[in-house]
Amino acid sequence: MAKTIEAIADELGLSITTVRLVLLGKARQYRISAKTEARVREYTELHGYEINHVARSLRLQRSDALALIIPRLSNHFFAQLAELLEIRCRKAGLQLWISCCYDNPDTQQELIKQFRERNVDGLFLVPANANMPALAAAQLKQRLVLLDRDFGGNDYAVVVTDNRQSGYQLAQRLHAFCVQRGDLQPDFLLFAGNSGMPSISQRLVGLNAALDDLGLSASQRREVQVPHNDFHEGEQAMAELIDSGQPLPKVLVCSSIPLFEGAMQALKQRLGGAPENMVLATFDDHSMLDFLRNPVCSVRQDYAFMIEQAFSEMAQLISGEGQPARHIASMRLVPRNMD
DNA sequence: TTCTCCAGTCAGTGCGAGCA
DNA sequence: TGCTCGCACTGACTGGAGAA
Repeated sequence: MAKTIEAIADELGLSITTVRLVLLGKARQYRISAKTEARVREYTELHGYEINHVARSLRLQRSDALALIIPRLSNHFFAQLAELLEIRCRKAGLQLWISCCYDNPDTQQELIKQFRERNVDGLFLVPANANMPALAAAQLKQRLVLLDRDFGGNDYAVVVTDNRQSGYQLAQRLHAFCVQRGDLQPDFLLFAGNSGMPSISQRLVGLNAALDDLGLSASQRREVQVPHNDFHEGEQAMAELIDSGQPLPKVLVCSSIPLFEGAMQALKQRLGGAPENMVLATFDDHSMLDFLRNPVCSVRQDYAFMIEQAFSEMAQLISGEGQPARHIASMRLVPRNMD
């Protein structure tokens, strides 16, 4: 078992302070003799030393740990976000604890409480509903950065994507492609999961605004809403559509990658795959889309921007400098087989 | 017997003080 | 000046003492 500072000091006949200064690399700064420094180093190399983070955070009133609560890791977007944010935190010498709430407000509330009890310095949160930001801010002393979902208000630091604009651009791009290949009256089917979330509702607003501007009639647009953005709901929604005998659309747009994957699974099981001429589209991006033969257009979020802004906001909140700000990342369309 | 209060413990940190 | 030490403090928890 590694020694404590007290044990090292005891056995070397030095004070706790002297040992601590050497271990913190401040021997020169506090004029500890080279001989004493060498003794401490030799001793810890032989017997080991592990800092007690509980005691340290108790005294410093900070834990050098941050927390991130996302809906689920099986969603590629959130998994990617978590990974990059963890790397960014580690680069700054901070530890990031990651938890999933599965969009359950009760679970999210419990996780917020647990992270507060573990004395995290701040929380990155994808809120499960409109009440969560206020609740989390109260528990985490306002050290809160909201990600992906903006329920309004100017009290919190927020980093989101311009979902409305990207929805608009996506619909226009898809329509232009259909017209280009000679399909002048394409019909659209929108699969939307959890449209109560601002990110999803804004995507739908953007998509529908573009379809309005393009003059699509009611018969050219359908919308299927499911409670969540997950694989099974996408699979079930597409299976029901096929089983009901309704015609498949020329253009299928899904509000997230998991929903898209589920829809593709149902098409594969029932029809052997998506019809070759069906134009596919989804929000968020995944490299596996490269392997589809259909025309596919995804919407890639600017991860680098989101991570940097979120981290910078958190650093400001912790240091007590500046006011929380809202940052809006742009999105980029990624067309495949659409030349 | 039950309850409340208070001192001590844990392992660190920051800062002022003391000694040669 | 160079080097080292000691104290106060952090929050949750424990155990002993004394009161009801």
